[in-house]
Amino acid sequence: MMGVMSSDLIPRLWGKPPAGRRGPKPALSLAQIVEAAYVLADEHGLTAVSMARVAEEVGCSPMALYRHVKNKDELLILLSDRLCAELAEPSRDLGWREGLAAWMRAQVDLALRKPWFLDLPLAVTLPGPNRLAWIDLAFHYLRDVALPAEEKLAIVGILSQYTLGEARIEVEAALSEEDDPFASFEQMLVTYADPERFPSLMASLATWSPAAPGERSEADDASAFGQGLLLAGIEAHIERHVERSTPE
Amino acid sequence: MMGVMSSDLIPRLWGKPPAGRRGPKPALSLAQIVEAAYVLADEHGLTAVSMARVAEEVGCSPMALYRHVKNKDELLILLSDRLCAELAEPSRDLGWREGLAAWMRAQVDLALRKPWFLDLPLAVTLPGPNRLAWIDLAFHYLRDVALPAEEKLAIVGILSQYTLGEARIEVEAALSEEDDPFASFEQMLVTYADPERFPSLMASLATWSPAAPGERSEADDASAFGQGLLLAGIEAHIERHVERSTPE
DNA sequence: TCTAATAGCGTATGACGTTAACTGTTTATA
DNA sequence: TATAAACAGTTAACGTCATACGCTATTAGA
Repeated sequence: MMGVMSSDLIPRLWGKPPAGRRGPKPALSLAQIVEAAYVLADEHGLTAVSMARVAEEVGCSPMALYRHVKNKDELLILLSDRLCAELAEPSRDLGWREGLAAWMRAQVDLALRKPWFLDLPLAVTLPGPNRLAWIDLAFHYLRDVALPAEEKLAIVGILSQYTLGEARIEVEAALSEEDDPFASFEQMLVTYADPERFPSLMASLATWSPAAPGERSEADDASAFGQGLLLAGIEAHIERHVERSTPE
Repeated sequence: MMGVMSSDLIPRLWGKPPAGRRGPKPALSLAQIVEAAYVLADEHGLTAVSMARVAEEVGCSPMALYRHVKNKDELLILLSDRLCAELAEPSRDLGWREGLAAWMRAQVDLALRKPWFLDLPLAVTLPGPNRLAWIDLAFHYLRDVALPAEEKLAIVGILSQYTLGEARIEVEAALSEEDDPFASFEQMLVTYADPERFPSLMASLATWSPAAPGERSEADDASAFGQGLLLAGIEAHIERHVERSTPE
């Protein structure tokens, strides 16, 4: 459900020591628990991540987990950040455009490697250390771009969000093994959709000539297409901004 | 979990008659069931949508639902499409740019009105009739734009995806009642983050001067900012395409 | 040493999605 | 008209889930 956050989530995300004095020494560590969850998700999907299973994996009773984590939701948030550690960092010697393209690509690749990534409840706000390091990398690529921090952050957010959608599409395509998602979309349309109900769509599709096999149009690789759109928009914005701040 | 689709999903989405002959006449209809689920989600959130609750709402035993729906997942897909009927359609007399902007805005507004929208498992592929009508509207706005159908579809997909992320941010902001999400982000950073671990981010933030109260920078309304980026990118692409197809 | 805080465990509860076997109803066909 | 197939909905049960509550054992400060 909609994520309600505990006030202790942030310290936990950042691995702050609980600073407790009295009482027995903890046999479990939060890192252990998150790691067990990670292994379970990795091997059997996110559905396998239940409190009981994690507890079994880590060798304790289910309820012991609640000493280290408020909720299952919280565990999943920690798991999300843990997963960000698996992102394959591209070379840092790239211009902002190539850098960000690689940065986006790496996220899609992670989703392809670990499809359960997309099943996670996506916490937009409150990045943990690993996700923040990833954001930092984006800022690294943007280091020579003259934009205020807020705009950079907004850009990173947009790219991230776009990437998530792109990843969804690619993972779904990889799972369904369809050759051409566009063709199957059109197939569904002509079979079920009443042309009078979707006139604009039908009109546009009427002018569509099926590509010869092997021939790929520009939009076929939706990834490159979407990236191009976004990066072009960003570039235009940068230029506009430079013009504005140096008016002669 | 990752959506596996029944082969009967599509007919059900499109309300095809089951064409069964023998047997008693159904007392339940699929539309009834989906409507009950819709009401439940609307009044008590998506967690309230359980097979048992829906059954109770509709006045039958839980298992009866499985005559009309393969899974709960399938019910949620139908529910998603049902929700798309609630989108507030903007005026059709708009150019592609203003039209698409309003089109995106309407989606964010829906998410704000019905926050459980974002809790739905988002089926990227296989739009139902209501969602398809919404896509048709986007194509309507793009009617005078000279792009192939596939590229238009890719654009619509990108905008849709971006909108989803934007909606997430706005809903989260509305729920948390924070004045400035950027400020709280920065707050979290200075409190917990080690500057040496996130050098680029910190460097960029160092140059950031807090806006005076009341003063709004361009990126503060991330919605307008992101939309601007995307639409600028699309415009650039259109111009490039026109140049390419009419080379003199 | 006493005491209070803590770590982990055992038990229990209610809700969940879904399987399987059934009861009754309608209609096509023999 | 009789019969059997196809269908709608029910009942009961299973396994799993997250988690509330109370308990015991352990430790550090007083």
